[in-house]
Amino acid sequence: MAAASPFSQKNYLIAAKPNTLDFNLNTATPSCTIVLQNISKQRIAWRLQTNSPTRYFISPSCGFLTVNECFPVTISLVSSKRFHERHRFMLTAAVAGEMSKNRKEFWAHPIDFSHLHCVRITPLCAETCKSPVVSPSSVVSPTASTAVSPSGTTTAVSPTMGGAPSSDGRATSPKASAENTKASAESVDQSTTTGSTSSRLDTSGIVNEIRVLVAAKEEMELDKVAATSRQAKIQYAKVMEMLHPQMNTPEDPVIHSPPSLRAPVLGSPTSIAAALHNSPLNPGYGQSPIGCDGENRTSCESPGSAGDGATDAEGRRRQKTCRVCGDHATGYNFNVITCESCKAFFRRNALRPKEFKCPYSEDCDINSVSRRFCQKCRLRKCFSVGMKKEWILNEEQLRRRKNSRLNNMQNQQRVRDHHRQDFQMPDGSMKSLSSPVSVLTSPTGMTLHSPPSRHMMPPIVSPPSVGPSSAFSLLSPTDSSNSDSPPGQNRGGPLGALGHHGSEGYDSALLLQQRLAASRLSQSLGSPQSMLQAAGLQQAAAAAAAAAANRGVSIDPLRNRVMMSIDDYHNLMQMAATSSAVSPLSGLNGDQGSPDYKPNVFSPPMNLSSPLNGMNGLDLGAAQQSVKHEFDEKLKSYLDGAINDELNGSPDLTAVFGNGTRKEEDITQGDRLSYQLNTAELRALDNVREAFSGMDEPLDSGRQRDSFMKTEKSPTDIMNIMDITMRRLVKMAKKLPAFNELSNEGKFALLKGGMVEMLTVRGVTRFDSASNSWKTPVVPSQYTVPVSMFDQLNTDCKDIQKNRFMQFVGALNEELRKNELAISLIMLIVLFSQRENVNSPSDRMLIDKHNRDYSTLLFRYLESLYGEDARKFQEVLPRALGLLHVISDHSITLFMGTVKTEEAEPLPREFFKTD
DNA sequence: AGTTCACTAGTGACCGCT
DNA sequence: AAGCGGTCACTAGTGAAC
Ligand SMILES: [Zn+2]
Ligand SMILES: [Zn+2]
Repeated sequence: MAAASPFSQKNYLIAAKPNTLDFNLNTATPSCTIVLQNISKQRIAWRLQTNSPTRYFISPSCGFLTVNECFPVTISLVSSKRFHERHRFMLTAAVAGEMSKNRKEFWAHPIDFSHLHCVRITPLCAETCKSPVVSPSSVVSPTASTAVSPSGTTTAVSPTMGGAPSSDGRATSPKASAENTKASAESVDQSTTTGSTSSRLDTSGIVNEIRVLVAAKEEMELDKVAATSRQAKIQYAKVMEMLHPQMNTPEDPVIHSPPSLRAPVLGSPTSIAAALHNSPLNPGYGQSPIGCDGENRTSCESPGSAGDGATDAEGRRRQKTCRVCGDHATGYNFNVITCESCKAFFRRNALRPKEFKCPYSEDCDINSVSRRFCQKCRLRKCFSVGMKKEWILNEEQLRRRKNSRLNNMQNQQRVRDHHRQDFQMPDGSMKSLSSPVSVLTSPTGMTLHSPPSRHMMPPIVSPPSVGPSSAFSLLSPTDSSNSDSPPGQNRGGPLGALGHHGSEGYDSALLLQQRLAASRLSQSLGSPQSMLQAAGLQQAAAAAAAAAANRGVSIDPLRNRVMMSIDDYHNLMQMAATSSAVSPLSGLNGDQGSPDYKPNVFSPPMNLSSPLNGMNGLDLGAAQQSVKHEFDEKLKSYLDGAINDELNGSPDLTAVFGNGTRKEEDITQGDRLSYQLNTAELRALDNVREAFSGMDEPLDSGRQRDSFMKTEKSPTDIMNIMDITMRRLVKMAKKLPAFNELSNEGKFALLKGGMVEMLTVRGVTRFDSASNSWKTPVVPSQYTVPVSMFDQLNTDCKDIQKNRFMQFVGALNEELRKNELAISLIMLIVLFSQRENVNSPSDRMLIDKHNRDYSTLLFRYLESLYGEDARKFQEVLPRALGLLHVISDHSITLFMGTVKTEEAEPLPREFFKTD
């Protein structure tokens, strides 16, 4: 009891023994008794409250105690099933004058906060918490929570319904206090009490923790809190929770609030914030969580368990604490060692567009308890310790993952089904056909063991689905045909029906589309599947088609490629048999594209699914030639891929749109039967997204922003507004590895030639047809540019240009217009278009190549979104791009004579003549 | 004014998948 | 094994109806 202690002894008022409620959950209505003692030198009033007033009877719930007086209080759980580890009890005491007689009244009136004393009492589960050893962050072991948590209902039990036989007729909720005022009649048990504060500090078994709370008025009226004031409920819960970390072990020392906590305005958020921020919530002993701020690592270890000799991984993992909140960590999540909750929190919130607001003072301390109180500071902490939002899977990756899982499930189910059928068939020969492996059996007699090249070996010897041996095990009696029903079954509670499974339907539809496409393809190309169908083995064919559709679901890009190559090979063989054969080696070394290649025309090179119907812009007479061309292309890229794999061991997917090697191969050799994007495609899309990431950044200042903010925008303002986008487009281009492959002259020519077209495309995405105006995220939404701005422009061409623009808007499907990524890809297709001033042959070659790459990527991306319908979008593109050319070609004079040259940014003046 | 109900949002433990 | 997202039980907040 050092004199230096900032805490006055007068604050210690009451003690409870024991400090835990050890409910025996084996009984129907568990009950506990604790003894309260006045350990102050004055008469005190006390009350005992819980955060779950509907589940406990507390008898009595409040009263007075004279100096040193002890008094037993019975706490009954209405039902053992109602126990929850998060139930909390708080014993509050305050100095009461000798005249205070009515305990209800006492707590109803304002109280001298500086004399308020709170003791937290923790419920334990008798079954699981015999030992005082507790987990770092919870007083109740996880098993206890599962053992006692009620299933399927959140309905609170009314005290009047509970019946509580053990409550001896006086049981009440804290609010409805009984009229028993005999507290002062109890005798004092000297043997269990200690009179001094210092001994209290030592006698950890008596007082779990003590804190002087500077609380809101609502907090003072905790009786009402439990049942009435919502706001106070929050405060109450927070106060309760704040105390939580101190309860880690029964040996917790007495902890009090620093004096600074007493000053703030009562009830203001800052008082809570101060408590959160400065309170000694982390006692710094045992395994109690402590933030590891200041350390330049992404993980930290608890001091207590560092040297316990546990050498296994489990032991090591146990040592981890969350870098964000100090709770027990499970491992690395998004680049940082965090707990599960921070992981989930980050995943849910890191990408949210809107910022949280800190209800306190923007400097909340984040620990395992306070982390819930302020999302903003928690998220900031997440970022500050190095969590990476980029590591959260994006849309495509998620879709892919989901599809993959569904496919796998369906695949396995199919395998089970077919094997079940095989068993019923007397004809054993069916077995091999019904196995997914049979897909790989070439109709040309090629067997599994004689693939066209070594390149094919791995996937063939390890097919994606289970082989016969493992498939048999699926027929065990425990195997249920319902075993792959969706995991989101109905739940017992009313909340259970409120699911969020809305997207699953889409996935199923996609799956169906994939299968349809696969079977269509098989028919049109005479694949093994179609032959099977022709043979009347529909089921086997269906399985084969499905398996084909499922290929590429693996995240493994190597397998992706290889699996498709097999089919390609089959298809190629088929094509070769019907059209005049081309030497398989003819395309080996040529990467320049076939002679038929037409730059700047959007035509996905791998238009496989319907080769005769899908040739946009080509007349039927060209179809035959086209098939041949396709054959060349496919064979070439297949062989290139195979050779590359042989040389490199595994595909270097980081090169996709990255260092300029192996782009098209990676993309086009992906899963052409499946609409799912492969890794290379996903990566390429990420690169695109990344390149465009700066386009929408808000504008802080500058002439451009001023122009945007004007209500009446002159042509000069319009030009200045365009300057923003132009500059950002240049930046965007410079982020593209593909762009950087070009010579400086090439770069310049592309930007010069494509700028207006890109601007126009961009303009379309920002164009709101309803209001006939442009809106942009770079400035607040109320600042728009009306389409009528055309009216101020050069009368010679403004109308025709306006019409062209509107035509262009109409030419693009609305769905497409709203798809940021698709628009970005279109802009890249536009950027990588041949321009007059590109003279270098290597530049021209690269431009063609990237144009094809991005065209393919766009198509694949649309396919992944819309399946077969992607064609619909694709079909509108040539016309749209044509319009774009025209718009660009006639735009040079659009601003002529309407702009004050000296006020206009120089960059737009490169593209629009002003005088 | 207080209570109940339906609904929504957020949290965190746990799980399966890759 | 690690690390990801999905799931679900649960808590808490809101607003309408009574
Ligand atoms: Zn955490
Ligand atoms: Zn905060």
